[in-house]
Amino acid sequence: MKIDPKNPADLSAQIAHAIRDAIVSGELIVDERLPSESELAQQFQVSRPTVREALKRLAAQSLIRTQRGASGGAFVKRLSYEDAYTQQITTSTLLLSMNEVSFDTACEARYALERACAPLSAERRSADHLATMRAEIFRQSQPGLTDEAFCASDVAFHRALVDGAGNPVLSYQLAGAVEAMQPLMNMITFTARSRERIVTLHARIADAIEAQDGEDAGHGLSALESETRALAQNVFAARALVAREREVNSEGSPEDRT
Amino acid sequence: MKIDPKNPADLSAQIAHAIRDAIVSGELIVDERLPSESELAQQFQVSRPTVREALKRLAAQSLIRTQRGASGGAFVKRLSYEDAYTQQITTSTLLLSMNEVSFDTACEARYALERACAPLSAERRSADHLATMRAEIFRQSQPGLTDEAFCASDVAFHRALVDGAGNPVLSYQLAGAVEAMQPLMNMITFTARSRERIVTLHARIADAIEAQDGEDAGHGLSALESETRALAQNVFAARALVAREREVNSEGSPEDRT
DNA sequence: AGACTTTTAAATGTCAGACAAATAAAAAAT
DNA sequence: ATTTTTTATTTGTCTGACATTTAAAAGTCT
Repeated sequence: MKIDPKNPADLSAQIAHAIRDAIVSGELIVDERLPSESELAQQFQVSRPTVREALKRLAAQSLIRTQRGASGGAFVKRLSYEDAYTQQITTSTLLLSMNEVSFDTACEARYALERACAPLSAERRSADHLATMRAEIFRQSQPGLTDEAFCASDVAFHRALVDGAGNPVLSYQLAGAVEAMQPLMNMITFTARSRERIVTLHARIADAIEAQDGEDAGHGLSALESETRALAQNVFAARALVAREREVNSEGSPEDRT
Repeated sequence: MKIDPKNPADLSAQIAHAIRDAIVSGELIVDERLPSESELAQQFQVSRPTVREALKRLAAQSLIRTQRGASGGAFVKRLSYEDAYTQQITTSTLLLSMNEVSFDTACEARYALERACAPLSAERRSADHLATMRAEIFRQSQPGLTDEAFCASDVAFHRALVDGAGNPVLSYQLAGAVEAMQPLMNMITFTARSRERIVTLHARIADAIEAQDGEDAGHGLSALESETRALAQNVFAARALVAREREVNSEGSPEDRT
């Protein structure tokens, strides 16, 4: 892990890369202590601030944790499921918000993945997961709920469904897909009528999970996907219409800027 | 984005968090230039190295890119699919390697997700995807292939299957699940007989995809999952036996140490 | 005037040395 | 033997400086 060509640009990136490789290759194991910053600086023949920048890069990826004081230092960190969740969610959220991913594409991916969980969840769900799903359905049927709260409850419902599969790797993978959709979902205004339909489908899915009927749960998810996509299409179509009208109106009175 | 309590520890982390929030909330948009390091230092009332460490954290997450020279600086980066892939893969790989995730759990998650892609892939796969799958099957049937090369080809086959769904979000999500399994798969020694069975199943899956029969492709994947898990079980059982024998043998001659 | 070259300024990348703060181990005192 | 004090180590931060890159401004020549 002593690779360091004499290209004097991106030194900190190179050092971070070298250490990262040592970690992923197993050369450095969990909870092992890295050399101190001064030692690393000597080893790589760079200054301490440069080493520090490299370490910060690794800390940002939850690859190491640092501890102050005597016998402190940088330690290889065990990547917890929680850290992995949050990383996955931010990456997915940014990917969707920055790359003009269509609502349909994201929606399709999300429901395809969820359908993959349905049979497992139907088989293994605990009473706790079922209770959570029922509670969220109840919350969603309350009148006076804001659109945001409705979406948050929707996410909670689907997370319970996914967690019911009892496979942490699956939960981790799905966390990104489900949560990253929330900003997109928040753009939708839910009418009372559409909420009712969604709640009905949620109840159907919960029933299927309770009855351990994975196939029916899958069908419920498919129906929910269609419902969601149709709903989004209407909302976006209406919004595009409004935008076009505004454009036409502003044609004769160009007074607005940025 | 000017939150900065007077807790003088983790300043760089706090600043990184503040800027990150500004990005994910849309306050800073893609390709927008951040203030220069000196300006940020003034704004947050810290020194430039502290700001730099914060920026390195963000760069490690592919949230910003930096450019030297006049009119250079830090810019909000559009998170590309490629960057997202690599992040996803490293996170998944570390999660699996550091958390004693059982082979079965990882395998189950992977095939559940792949089955989710099968119907979409059957519907939309291009000739290119089919050709890749066939080519990898051919490579896998070549004698004299190392176990590592066999695994790599296996990954390529499954990636083609996933990419066939034509949904980049799905491909991104699956990349981690498929590639992160590779180190685990590399622990397996494939006998000629087991390779033959795997190739046969691959061919069956490719046939189903070509015939646009998503259901049959799903069944093929399920069969492949069973095959893989049985194979792994045998390998691990044999390995455990060897380890136990070695332990017994070393009981009378304790001469080995790390 | 227009095209090319040179200069300049702004920004990041790196370095050096220093001090503050936290923390655990060693030393000292009770 | 236990508690307290000291000490050494290590990270976190600051100040100031120089090197390097790069685009724009200034200057020069045709």
